[in-house]
Amino acid sequence: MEDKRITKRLNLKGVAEKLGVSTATVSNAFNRPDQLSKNLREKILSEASRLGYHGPNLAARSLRRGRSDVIGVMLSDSLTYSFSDPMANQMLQGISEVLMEYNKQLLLFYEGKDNTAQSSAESLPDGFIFYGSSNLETFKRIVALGKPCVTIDYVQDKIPSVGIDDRSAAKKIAMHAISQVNHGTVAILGMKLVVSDRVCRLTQDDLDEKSVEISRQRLLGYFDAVTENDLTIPPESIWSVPFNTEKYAKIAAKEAFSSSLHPNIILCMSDVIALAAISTAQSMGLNVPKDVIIVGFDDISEAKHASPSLTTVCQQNAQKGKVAAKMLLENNLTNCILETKLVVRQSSSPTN
Amino acid sequence: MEDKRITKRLNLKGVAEKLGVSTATVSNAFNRPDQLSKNLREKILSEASRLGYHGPNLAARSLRRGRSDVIGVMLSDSLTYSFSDPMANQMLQGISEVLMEYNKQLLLFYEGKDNTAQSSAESLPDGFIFYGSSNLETFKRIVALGKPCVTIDYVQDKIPSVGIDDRSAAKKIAMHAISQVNHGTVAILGMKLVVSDRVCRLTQDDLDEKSVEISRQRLLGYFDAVTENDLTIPPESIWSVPFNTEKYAKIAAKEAFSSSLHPNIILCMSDVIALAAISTAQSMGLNVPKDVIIVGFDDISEAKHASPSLTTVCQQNAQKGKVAAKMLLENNLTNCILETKLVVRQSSSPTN
DNA sequence: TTGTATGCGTTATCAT
DNA sequence: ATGATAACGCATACAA
Repeated sequence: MEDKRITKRLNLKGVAEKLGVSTATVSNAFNRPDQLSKNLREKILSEASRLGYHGPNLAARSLRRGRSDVIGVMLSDSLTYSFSDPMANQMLQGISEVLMEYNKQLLLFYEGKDNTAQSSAESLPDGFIFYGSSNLETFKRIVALGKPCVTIDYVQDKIPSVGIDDRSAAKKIAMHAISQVNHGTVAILGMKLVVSDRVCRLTQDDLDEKSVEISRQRLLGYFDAVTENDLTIPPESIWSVPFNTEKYAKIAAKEAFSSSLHPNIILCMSDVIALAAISTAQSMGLNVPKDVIIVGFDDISEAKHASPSLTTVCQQNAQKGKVAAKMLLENNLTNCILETKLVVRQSSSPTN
Repeated sequence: MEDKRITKRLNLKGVAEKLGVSTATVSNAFNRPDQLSKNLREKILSEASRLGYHGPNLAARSLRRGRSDVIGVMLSDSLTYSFSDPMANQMLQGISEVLMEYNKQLLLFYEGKDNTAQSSAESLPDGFIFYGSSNLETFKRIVALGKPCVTIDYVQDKIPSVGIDDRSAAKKIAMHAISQVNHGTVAILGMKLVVSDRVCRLTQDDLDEKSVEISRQRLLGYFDAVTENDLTIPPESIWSVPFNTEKYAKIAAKEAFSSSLHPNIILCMSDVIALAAISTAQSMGLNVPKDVIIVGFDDISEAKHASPSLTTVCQQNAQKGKVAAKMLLENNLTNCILETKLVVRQSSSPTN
């Protein structure tokens, strides 16, 4: 019978008691301004705030309303990796811009060892945005919740998605690169082309694999350009970088430059990879772009500042997040393909 | 009397009914493995999952338990800005690494026009991490909730904080810069030194202002070094950049280089500012470091790749987030000052 | 080991 | 305009 909690946290009921009104009235003050006089409402709000009550408890409120005003974003890798990835950051910028506008909160989810641990939290958000290729099990589990979902850079049947035309963008930049030299010997530094945690070259079997992953689309785009120029790329000229980081990219780049292929065109599936390739080339005594042309994909901010500056494909990454969030919040669930732009800079201009 | 929801979402009770056990047993299967046989538990978990029930509803569970396993992170600016800031990202990397380990979820808060809109959500997290100088009202409101709080790069009485010794780090790099030239004429490109949304120079009054903001500490550190070298910096040689972005930094840098001061040492309070200053100097025909030495603060990844590479202060930013999160989750609330390191690169080495 | 009952804080319905 | 009350889904004390 003792009072366990000396100071029990103030709740809506407590506020109602202290102000001598009913709980319904306080609730209405917060949620339905039209249900009470303006005077009373303002008095309640200011008094409540003075008492230290700043709004209904989220857990209770969303339990009751079946809505939390929280949006979940599922990042396709660990949070730690995602925050280090410029692309993910730009995308999150776009999402958050819209969420701020709509007064929604952002709950971040991630792929982890134990993906059941967070499944409890999956019940909270009113909707989800998936960024990148998610774990299929997790993806299905969340979609099965029946809440609105949008994917970014990840295509799944019946789920609205936001992305770019990776194949044609890849073709575009490859065409440009090939046009810059007389005799092109092409190598590709791709991203996550095969399932492995290590840098590795592809084999013929890998090429035959069908997949809708964006990396595959980019690969097809490169092939389109190569074929159109009567060139070929054997699988040994294609590297798969497991993570979009400088470290892994350098390993791949070093292998490419040390190989007997002597490529003079390196098509990279990300700017991070391309920048690492430039730096690797330079440290091996190669001149970019005179000895080797290197192009990227994404147009991250470093691309412009690098030396030589990087030729790449500009994709409106923040816009992706913005569009996805808007689709979710305005319940306008449809597919959206954003435009890309070829940005020619020094790394592909040997004649200057 | 009609059935409004054709398919009511499955809940714990529903699972219990379908499996022919009590709700308590299902609950125990998820929360207290020791309360039932291993066999039964596994059967319940797998059956539940098969039925599409993947864990207790977060709202209901945290309402009941008074705990959500969600950690709130308050970013000192808009989310959009924070995600564009390399420092904030590194810090978030550190936080998320620990949260993943402890199976916690991350709910992001931000300073916005209407900071009451998210106050409802503030009731959910079990604890908060504040990054950077928060709005004092919001800060106090959250602290008043009585939940564990930790600040990063923000010092407030009685709240445990994680940071660096900004003053001595600033002094260290300033001493180095000054030692590199014969006759130093110093200009400072500071960050948020005064309350303004525009780039502006300081006045004597601004200098007299006391403040614990980290920018002020860095300023004091610069002064320490200047004084020790029998130099002076008039307030007109100090610029305040309102946001840590290239755009604003370039405006300030241009003013600094165009002024009659002709500074040959530029002390920048961030790498973003310093890199913008380098690029501005170069576009104005100045050679860095021969004509002017430029140093930064932070050691973001671009610092190493810039040309010339940037001399700066390396602060373990991810570590800050890691430490703060650990303090929160291990309930080990204390203060922590992390080490910094001077990183000398080309931008301050005119003799090479 | 399992089942029953209560309340967590809120909101919406309904009556006043 | 306001007040009483049931229900949201769950976890725990307690009884069996």
